[in-house]
Amino acid sequence: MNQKEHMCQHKLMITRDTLEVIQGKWRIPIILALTFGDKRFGEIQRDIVDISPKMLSQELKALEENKIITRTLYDSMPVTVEYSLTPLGKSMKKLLDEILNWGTHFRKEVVGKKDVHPLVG
Amino acid sequence: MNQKEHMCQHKLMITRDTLEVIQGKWRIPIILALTFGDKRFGEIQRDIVDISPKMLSQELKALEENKIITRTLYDSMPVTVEYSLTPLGKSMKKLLDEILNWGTHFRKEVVGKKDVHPLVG
DNA sequence: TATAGTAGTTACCCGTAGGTAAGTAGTTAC
DNA sequence: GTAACTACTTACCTACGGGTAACTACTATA
Repeated sequence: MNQKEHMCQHKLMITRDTLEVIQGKWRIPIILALTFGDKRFGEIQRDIVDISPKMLSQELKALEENKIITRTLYDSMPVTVEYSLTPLGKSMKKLLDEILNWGTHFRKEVVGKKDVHPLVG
Repeated sequence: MNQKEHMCQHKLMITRDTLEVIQGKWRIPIILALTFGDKRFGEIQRDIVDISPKMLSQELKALEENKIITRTLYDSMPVTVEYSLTPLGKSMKKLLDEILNWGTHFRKEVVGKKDVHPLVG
């Protein structure tokens, strides 16, 4: 196997690690929402209007297990819970920026003429 | 809705566009493989060792429909087909780089102690 | 004649991601 | 006492992403 093929194999392996963490419909949106500041369960639900409490709960747990976010319980009344990005979560900022950059570019090139997304329409 | 919430909604919308294109286990790996140069069906299969011909064929079609790659048929004997990135596909370079950057970082922080990925082991 | 290489297609199956709806539990306000 | 807010959990169901295996079709080579 030559140098180029080795490099390709290595990059493919790294890519898989990343994809395992961010895979699925909801994780990137949840992380993105939290880049705007710590948020409570209900706040995230109001940001991501079409996520169900089941999926939100499930994905928050997965992100916590992967050390991307932390869950903090406040003994206020009523009890509130805040989710925030860990340093590892915050380290995804550039990745999120590039997703947004490319998405904007893609929208101009291809999506441009389609209807506005129902989320915003 | 205030300025911040507007921004959050807008970014969430853009993110969805991107995710629709790159979602799934195989698209990013395929695009990554093609950043190393134009490749034939069999070559991609040899790079991504555990993809089935069915999935490869299916995902290549989807990427072509989204204008990320092009398919070129060569009338040689035997017939060969080359897949290459379009300018839009090439514009994903920075995004791929960030996936790799973050994946490397993540591997150091969390995955680090785990076994080496079977793909490379 | 048969084996290997080109590039797929087709049929079948299965697990899980994700959707829907209702329930839990505690507190506050009306 | 009942509605509404906090933050979920649980049960049930379905669609589809993805896996496996076999098959197509054409050419070259031994």
